[in-house]
Amino acid sequence: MKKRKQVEQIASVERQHKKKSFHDKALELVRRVPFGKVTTYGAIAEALGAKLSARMVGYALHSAVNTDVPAHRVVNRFGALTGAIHFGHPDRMRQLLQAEGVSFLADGTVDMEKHFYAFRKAPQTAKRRKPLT
DNA sequence: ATCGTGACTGGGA
DNA sequence: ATCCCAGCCACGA
Repeated sequence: MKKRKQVEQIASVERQHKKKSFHDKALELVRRVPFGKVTTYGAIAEALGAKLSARMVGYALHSAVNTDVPAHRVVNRFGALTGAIHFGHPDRMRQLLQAEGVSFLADGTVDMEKHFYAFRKAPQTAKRRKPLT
């Protein structure tokens, strides 16, 4: 559906006009994730006040490899290393985490119970979905 | 300039 | 339970 795309584009332009780069802010937050801890795309997006932009966070990190940003500490909400494919070798990301003492579960995901790092931003429990029906 | 899509996520059907 | 959709931002074609 094109309408959806158009709406997104318009929103994007407006955001850029009034705010600073979401991209840069996201990377800044990632830098705050402590050694041995991991966070999620959604957590970062939420901390930035745009919890629906989780996807964008990953995109931002894409251009952050080979920088001081610890991109390997960002996993998806389940603790899966979805960004591993961007680390050259499929196991690279996991190795980086293990080198920091991060433990994994049997299914290969990060043990979020132990290592999840939450940002100070208060969690918003308000619903964001449209009412519908 | 427009259009599609992505390292996501939660809610609806 | 599974599958689909909508919403955010940035960037390449």
